[in-house]
Amino acid sequence: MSLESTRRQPDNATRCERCTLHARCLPLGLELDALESFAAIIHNPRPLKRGEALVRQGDAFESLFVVRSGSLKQSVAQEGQRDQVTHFYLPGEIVGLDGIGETHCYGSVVAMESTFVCELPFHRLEDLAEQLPELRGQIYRCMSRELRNDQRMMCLLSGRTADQRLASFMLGLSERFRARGYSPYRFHLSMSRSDIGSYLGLALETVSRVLARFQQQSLAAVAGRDLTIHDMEALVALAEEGVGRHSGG
Amino acid sequence: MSLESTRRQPDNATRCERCTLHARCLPLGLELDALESFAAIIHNPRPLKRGEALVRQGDAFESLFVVRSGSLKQSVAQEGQRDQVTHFYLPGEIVGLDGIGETHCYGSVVAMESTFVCELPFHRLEDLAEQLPELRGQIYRCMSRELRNDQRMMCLLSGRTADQRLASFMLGLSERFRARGYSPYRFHLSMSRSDIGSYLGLALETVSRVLARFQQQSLAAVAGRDLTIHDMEALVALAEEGVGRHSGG
DNA sequence: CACGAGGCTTGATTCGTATCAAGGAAGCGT
DNA sequence: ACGCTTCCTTGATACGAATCAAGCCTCGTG
Repeated sequence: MSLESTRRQPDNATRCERCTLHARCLPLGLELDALESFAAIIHNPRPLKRGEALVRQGDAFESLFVVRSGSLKQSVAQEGQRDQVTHFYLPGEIVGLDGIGETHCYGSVVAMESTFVCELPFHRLEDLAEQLPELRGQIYRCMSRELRNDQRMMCLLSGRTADQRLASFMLGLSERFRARGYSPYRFHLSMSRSDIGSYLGLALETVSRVLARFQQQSLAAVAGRDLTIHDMEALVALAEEGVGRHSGG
Repeated sequence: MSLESTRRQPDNATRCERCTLHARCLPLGLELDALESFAAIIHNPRPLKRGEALVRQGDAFESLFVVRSGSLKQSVAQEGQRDQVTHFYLPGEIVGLDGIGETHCYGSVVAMESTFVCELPFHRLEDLAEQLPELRGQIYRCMSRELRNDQRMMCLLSGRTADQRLASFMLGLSERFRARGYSPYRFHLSMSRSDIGSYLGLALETVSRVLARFQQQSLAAVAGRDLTIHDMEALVALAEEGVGRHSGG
């Protein structure tokens, strides 16, 4: 019941109509007054430092979060196994959809750089959704989009080579940056090789090797965590190409 | 506009309160009158023969389906690659959640044996959900549960051995059968080795070999598609066990 | 009952990627 | 600037699972 956890300020920070992510965020398509009701339930944007946890595995589930700036990773710790990275979140993306209807959070979510998030207490969101059909639709859409993404990921993890996984990964990021108004050809990877490997089901050494190979083949250039895509078409071809009998080639 | 596609009969077949799946189905927790409104939107249960398609990839998305009896598989066909099985559906489970908010279906869904499904036209379900907060909650819960399942699957596909994947797969089925009142120790696999392999990211030969190994080790017995689990604990241990450096030993 | 087709098993071989190992680069706190 | 730590790269080797191949079983059909 601290002031910290309950305050809500309808200042610039929480005025959605001013937010540059407006077009890609949850309240997409809401009328102006609906948008204001929506903004009113947002807890004050919260800053996170690199490495800081937004939610820890097992925490009580109470809120969804929208990334405002920066980036995060979700990872799950399983019995006797190393953490596995399951999602990377970029600005405008929603953290916590997999916790709805559960009392506790499934995985941990950690900031990979300095990050701001908007907090949406779920019970308030539900109340609001009762009055706003548009908002309900948006929530459904976000969840089913994530279901489809996860399915794509499952296809990627089963039966694609390391090269293809990396190519798909890079193209996926490229597309997400493009959609946010950034260059799809040059961007910064806020995650480590180890995170990428965990996410793609590869050893970090393999990630490193494949990136080096892409560089040799002039598909892309990597300098530390700065990535430049040189041959988008070749990457697409690589990502879609079949392998072996399994692919029906 | 045929009679076939529009008829709805409030007969026994669509009276949810009589359905044995009542306790595990979408309308869980609805009051009796709400349950009747729910039953009223169900299209007449539709029979499917083995191998028959319920939805084809690219079909217009219009409905969710609940499996009433039998079983189905979902698979997605990707450019120049063999179909990949992404889900198996047992009675009480919901087909089509990943199509919500999309105009077209993401994958194909095919019956693996004689199967009945209840059809829920999504726009009618949405209308009804507007009046029934409980139903809204159930839809959210189902979707987020599937999100968590998909994440578990992603963890399985990246970094577990063939033996562990099969063990997890068998345990998962076992649990689902148990929850439906069937024996968790003896059940029939309605899917082929090839389907299992596709689902788990393994070659069908590998599936066959691992099952044979389990039999040698007296973990389980397989006779064609009839499976008997002999040592549940050992399977659980196997499924949870870490492998190599990646697993954090 | 014979036939054919698809599903399943088993063996030999190949190949991709994990693992082990060691050194180098970059970031951080002091 | 220093050393510490974490991250990254690169090489050698091992191993798990895919692939290729052949034969068998099972079931539905004529």
